[in-house]
Amino acid sequence: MSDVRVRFAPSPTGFVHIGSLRTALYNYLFAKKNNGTCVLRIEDTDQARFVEGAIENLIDTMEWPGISFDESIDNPGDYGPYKQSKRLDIYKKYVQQLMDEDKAYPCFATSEELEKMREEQIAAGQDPKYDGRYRDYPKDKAEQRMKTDQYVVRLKVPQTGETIVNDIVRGEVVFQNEVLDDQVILKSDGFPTYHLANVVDDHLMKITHVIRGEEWLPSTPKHVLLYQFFRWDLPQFAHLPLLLNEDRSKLSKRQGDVAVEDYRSKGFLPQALVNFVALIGWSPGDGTDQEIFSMEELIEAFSLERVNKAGAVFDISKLEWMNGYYIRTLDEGQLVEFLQPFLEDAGIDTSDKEKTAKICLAVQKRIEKATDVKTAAKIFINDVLEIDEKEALDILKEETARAVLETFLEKVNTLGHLDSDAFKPVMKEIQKEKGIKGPFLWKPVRVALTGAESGPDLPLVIDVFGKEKVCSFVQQALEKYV
RNA sequence: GGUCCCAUCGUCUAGGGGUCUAGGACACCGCCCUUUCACGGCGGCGACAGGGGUUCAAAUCCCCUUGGGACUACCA
Repeated sequence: MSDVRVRFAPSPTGFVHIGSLRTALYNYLFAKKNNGTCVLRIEDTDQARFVEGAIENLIDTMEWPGISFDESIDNPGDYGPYKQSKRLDIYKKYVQQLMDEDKAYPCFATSEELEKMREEQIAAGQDPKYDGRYRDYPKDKAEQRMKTDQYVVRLKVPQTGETIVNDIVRGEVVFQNEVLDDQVILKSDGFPTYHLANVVDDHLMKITHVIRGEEWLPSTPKHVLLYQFFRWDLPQFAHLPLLLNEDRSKLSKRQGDVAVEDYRSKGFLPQALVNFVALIGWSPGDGTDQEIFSMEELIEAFSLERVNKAGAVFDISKLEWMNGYYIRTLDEGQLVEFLQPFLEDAGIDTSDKEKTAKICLAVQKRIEKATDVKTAAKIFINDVLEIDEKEALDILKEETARAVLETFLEKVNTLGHLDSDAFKPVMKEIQKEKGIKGPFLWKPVRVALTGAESGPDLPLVIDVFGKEKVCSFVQQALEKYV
């Protein structure tokens, strides 16, 4: 084991954002690549946002694509607890230290008071900012009020000088201290804010690399200040580019699915999602054009230096292509296992294992996600032939269509059993006898059986249908549409 | 508004001074394979935001402009 330690530190607010998945993945890949340790820490310092069952869901959702943690609530290491709400005493101790050293101070302003202050600043054309009203409040007075009044603790940010953030992805980023707020580090309910908790925990948990979303970059100087106040070594920072909506705003719920759970329930394969998400904001370089990566290959190829700076649009159509690609690589057993629940959801009886497998094979090359079976497999549950598409109807209107279908019906009726092996010779015979071939021969049969001009490979369809249904449908086509 | 980040085909990206008439993938279009439908194969369309520098030479380095984004809570 090298001493690389990284952490994925989500707040359990209900569902796992696809951007969180990528952050977790990059942390995981970086840890594995460097023989390091990947820690899962739950950032639940906001009581107002507590969601029942969120932590369990989070762990389950991360396991699904194969992201595992070396240390977590379930699997504690030497640096627990791994849940911030269980570390309150730790934070208090460090807040006290900061106050003792005059690097933090209590602030008795109420939320209403601050809100009013902000409004006045805006009205006066100023930039809203905490005005430091309790920054130099007399210590003895403050200590008295702390016994009775509600207060928060604020960081005493230096009013001059600059704070430099060194970032693996972005290089050196300089912030003037004067623009930094006196950040609240301890809330009036006794819980720390993210800023304090993540610094204390990262230090105590010996985190060497902080890999997180770019939205944290603006608050990083406050974190750096905290490290300096505590006289702790800084971790390395790597701020990842954001995942974007189509309109290039931060990927949000409003514009489509953002939860990993959504993609799971829509029938995306975990390996496809991992592969796709890895390639948003990172590429292997080295002149390779490789786009398909297993988790092992990603680990091998990954490096933070090759993470992109610019935000990236989450392009679902490419994800769908990639998922379709992975579906096509599944063997029969894997395919059936994957598709079966979705077939059931679509109202298809899967009790006949053999038939279910045939349906799966028939649709395999035609779907990009498992929920596509709903339309792709529709033809297998219809008992009555219905044709809506004009293109399909036109095919049955071809001069030769009637002859094809009538002959087909005659020949099939003489057969004891119809399957794909018996089907092909029948078509061959019709071709020879009637001199009709190609699309003119096959398409009328396709339309008669499936009601559409495109669908699964016909022999595969016939394997699923069997003689009786085939004859019934051709009969119906002749009666209703030819 | 302020602070910070970013900028190559519609999208994801390769490119880190000359090998770029800018490569790949998705999407789209066409052709081929296929006695059907797909899959697949081949090809086409399509970008260095603009302007200044630096340099013999810039997509690549610097500056400005423009554009986009994030942050600006007792949320993370």
